[in-house]
Amino acid sequence: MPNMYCEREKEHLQSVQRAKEGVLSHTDVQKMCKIFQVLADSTRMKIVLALMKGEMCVYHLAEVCDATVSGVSHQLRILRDNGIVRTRRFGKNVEYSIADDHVREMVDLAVTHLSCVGATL
Amino acid sequence: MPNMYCEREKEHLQSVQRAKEGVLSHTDVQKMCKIFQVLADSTRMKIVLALMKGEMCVYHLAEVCDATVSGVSHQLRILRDNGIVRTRRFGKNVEYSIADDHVREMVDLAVTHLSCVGATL
DNA sequence: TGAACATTTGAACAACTATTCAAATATTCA
DNA sequence: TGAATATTTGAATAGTTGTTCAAATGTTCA
Repeated sequence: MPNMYCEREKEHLQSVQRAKEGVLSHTDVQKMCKIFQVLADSTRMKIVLALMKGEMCVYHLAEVCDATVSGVSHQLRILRDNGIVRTRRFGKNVEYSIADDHVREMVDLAVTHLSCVGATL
Repeated sequence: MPNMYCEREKEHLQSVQRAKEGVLSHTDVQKMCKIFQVLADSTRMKIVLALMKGEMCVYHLAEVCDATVSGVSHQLRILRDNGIVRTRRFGKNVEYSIADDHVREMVDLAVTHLSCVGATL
């Protein structure tokens, strides 16, 4: 059902064709979204920002993020399940750290974006 | 209420201090999250991926994204309100395009991330 | 102006998600 | 082993959000 009335049909068809050629499968798109979804919560973002400064246990993360230990633990599981953070037992504590450098880059880009357009948003 | 029993208290305190020094305000963190939130939906991601190939109207976007025109329009409003896409009237049509290069970079990074670790997630 | 096309909007519903509290599981050490 | 510390888990709830359908708004052109 092509839109026969769209005035820019010809110009669009090129874009449409390129878009359809390079199109990712629906599941691939969902996997991409997952990365953003995981970073789309402020508690999780605070956790990631904190861990970018160094390894920490749940208790200290809760302190930095101004959240409950339980809440932080729940969010850490999501970060862990999605390969964003890594865990390491050290005695009674569990040490959390950033697992993936792409995440650092994305967060840094978001900070840049914020300082560029943040004032106007 | 410092955790007096955490065995790595001293090491953590450095991380905690750095984290607290560079800490963003809660509203700034929320603004950062907003960017990720906007890209965290598969319909919106498909729209952005399509527009990265060229300008298009709502109808063609709906075709490429395999969604309804109304649904795409709703999501375009969110992208527009968050400075991700730009609009331009052209006769009866409204042409949408990517407004912000940071978004391109972030999406590209996510694609890279997907091809690196996507298989294992 | 009115008919046809193109896009947006609003309301309603269903699905998802973050948070909280209480309870369970690990780990260490006396 | 049992007490103390540290973290995780499950269930419940409240808030958010994407989709759908119908109706409204814009735009062009005869």
